[in-house]
Amino acid sequence: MAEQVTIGRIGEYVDQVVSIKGWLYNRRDKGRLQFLLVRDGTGTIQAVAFKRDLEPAAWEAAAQVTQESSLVVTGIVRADDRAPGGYELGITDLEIVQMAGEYPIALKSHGVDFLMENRHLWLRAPSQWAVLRVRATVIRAVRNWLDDHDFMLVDAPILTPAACEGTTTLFETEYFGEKAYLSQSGQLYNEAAMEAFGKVYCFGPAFRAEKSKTRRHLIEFWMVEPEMAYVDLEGCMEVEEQLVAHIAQEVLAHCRPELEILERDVSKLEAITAPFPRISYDDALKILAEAGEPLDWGEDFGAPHETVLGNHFDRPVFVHRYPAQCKAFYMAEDPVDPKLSLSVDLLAPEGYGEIIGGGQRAHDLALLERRIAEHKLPQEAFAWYLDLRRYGSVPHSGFGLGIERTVAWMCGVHHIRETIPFPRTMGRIYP
RNA sequence: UCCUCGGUAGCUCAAUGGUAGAGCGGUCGGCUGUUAACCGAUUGGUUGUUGGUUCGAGUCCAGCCCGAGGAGCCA
Repeated sequence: MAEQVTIGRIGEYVDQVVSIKGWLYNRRDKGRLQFLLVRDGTGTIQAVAFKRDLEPAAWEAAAQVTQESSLVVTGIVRADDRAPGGYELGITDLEIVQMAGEYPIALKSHGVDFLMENRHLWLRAPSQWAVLRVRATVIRAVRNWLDDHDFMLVDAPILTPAACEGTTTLFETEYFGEKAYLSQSGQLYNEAAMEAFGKVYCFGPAFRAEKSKTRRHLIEFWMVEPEMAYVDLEGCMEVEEQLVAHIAQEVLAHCRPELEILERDVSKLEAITAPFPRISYDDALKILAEAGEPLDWGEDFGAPHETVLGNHFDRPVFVHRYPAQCKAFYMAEDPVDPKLSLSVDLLAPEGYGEIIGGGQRAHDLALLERRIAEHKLPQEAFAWYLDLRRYGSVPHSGFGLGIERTVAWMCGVHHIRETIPFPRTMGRIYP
């Protein structure tokens, strides 16, 4: 075996004999000439076998190997315009590691149900490879940006004693004889961490047992939630736009091959630069009325409204100061108009809707107690949370950014179930 | 939970109430530059399920199961 290399770096090995350990993506049989498309996780390369150039055993392996068999292929790297990707491997030897049986996923279109039933194999498809590589890049960009801007990672618990927000349906489990719930947000714990460490974030899964059946909902999804002491609504928006712009730049910088596979219009990503437009809820109602999607004051946006607002601008748009009645109990009150909350959502263009929800939190003890009562939440469950307002309460803000929605937007994929390796959707927990 | 649509070969889909088919995949054969290669042959079925109407049901009716699209909720 020659030096083992990865396809992602194959351009560094032109005219050298190398080995690639991978899997057979596809084979085109031309008789005494075989084209093998080999992938190794970092990319795909065409390997070419001529019968007269090979030992009989190696030729036989090249002629027999089945789709998705694992193999080690050795040959000379050539630059060739006829090859997809510009490089090909002139095979000198081929060893089959495991001969795959008839592979379920043919190289043609399939239905969603079938692909989801075979998600463990579908991950190998070029489109899914590309989306999940973008996901990894998005997550890396988020963590690097926050780490580089003095945010401290403080993870929140998954098992919780009560609802964080009291709105969505929770997954119930049992905790040594007591009821417990899977976390729907790290938000409240973040606020405790914020008073200990200043600027913090948690990054983890969230669970919502809503029977949602739309392209922008998952039962289990990942969320990054920064929380910042002594930061007001305006400061919160500044952090959000810097973070989102950085994500787009990192995807553009590191995921060109992936975006090409996904046929993503990169000009849409290049447009994602700060500052983002800021409109109030009241401004948004005017835009909606003009666009023929009128909404009564006090109503929250539905999917069509978010789409109209997102498409009204060429970059993400902040909508701030929603009526207090359509936001969570912990949002701060607008001192100018107490009917409004100091909340802000970030809506993405192209119909991807709400990417971020957040805003300034209520830091006044009396207001928070009143809100908990208004929302008919159990006061005792929030005793520790109210303590945060008794001992050194400060104005503070935070937000939650949905990883899957962001990845779907970056990739231009229609449904967020493709942006997580093993999606949990309503009625599906296999594989 | 509500509305709409669907379930036929491993997959994607056809089939006036009257003999269940095609393409892809698989298998065999052919081809020295293929790009989801192509050409020929071949393999492949309890039509989601239960009951009903009918001389006869993949097709019509009812219930149930499963899935998809959307709504509400939100990241």
